[in-house]
Amino acid sequence: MGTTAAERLRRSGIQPSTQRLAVAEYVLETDAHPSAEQVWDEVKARVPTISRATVYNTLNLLVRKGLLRPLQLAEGRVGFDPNIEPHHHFIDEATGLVHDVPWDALEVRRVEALRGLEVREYQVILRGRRGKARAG
Amino acid sequence: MGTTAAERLRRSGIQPSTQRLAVAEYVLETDAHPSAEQVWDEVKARVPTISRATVYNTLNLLVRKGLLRPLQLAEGRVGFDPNIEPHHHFIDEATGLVHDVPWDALEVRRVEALRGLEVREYQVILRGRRGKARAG
DNA sequence: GACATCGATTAGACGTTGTCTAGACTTGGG
DNA sequence: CCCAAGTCTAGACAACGTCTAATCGATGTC
Repeated sequence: MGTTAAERLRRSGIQPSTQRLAVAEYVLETDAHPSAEQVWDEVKARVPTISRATVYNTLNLLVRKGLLRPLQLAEGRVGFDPNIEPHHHFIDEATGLVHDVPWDALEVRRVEALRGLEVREYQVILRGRRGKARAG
Repeated sequence: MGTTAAERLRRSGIQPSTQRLAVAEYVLETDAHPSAEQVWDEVKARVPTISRATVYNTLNLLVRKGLLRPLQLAEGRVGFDPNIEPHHHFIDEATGLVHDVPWDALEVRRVEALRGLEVREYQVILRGRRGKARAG
């Protein structure tokens, strides 16, 4: 509901080609923080002839245009996160899956007091296991 | 000052061979958070015939024995951190270098209040630039 | 000291992830 | 229809990391 992927691409100055649309429609909707190879696998189901280069190019383009954030904390490789807003990350050590943690769920104090460091952004990275209780 | 690398290895049940000693003496002393390849380069200066496999094996061994922590946040690849104690990390976006931030310099609140998440450990990752002021 | 055994090391093959390039294909404007 | 600009593909290439077979070395026994 709301904006289609095609519109979002156009609004960011990206030609919505078939291949780019397929990548965007998957990666901008998922909360799986997929790696580039995972994205490739997913998208190949819809556009079987798409090349690896195109997937990588499109992902990097989306990052450059601010529609996607690179995640350098996943277990194996780099992942991508369509959640542009500041938030934290929880890594489930049992599954390796990365979950978003809302910004307001935690409070970090004294960031401004760090001497000699101009902090542009920060986040908390948590590791552990999901319990049986409800979880976001 | 204090314990030699050989002693630390022996105490952890690691045979201090020439190669392992060379790796340990570099990686346990540096604060550069080097990648495995950087370690290889450094160590080759002292033990020119050392193989890549030995460097990787030794680093993984040191991690398994708790003498080293893997860092999955560096710009390019995984790095290694001889600082075993909990602490935070600041990534200088100008240089890509990773700097330690003492645990007590920041305060994170409400970690225990996260529903459905059993947090085993956490850290704050900050990105920005080092200012001209004094810095650790 | 000779020997057997077990662990450590080496060189190189291999797999994965990511980038780059040349050429082919699309698209839109005239 | 033609051209130019942009996009896509296949495959080569590079970096990083693991694995394996063979060699080397240290240790303990006789």
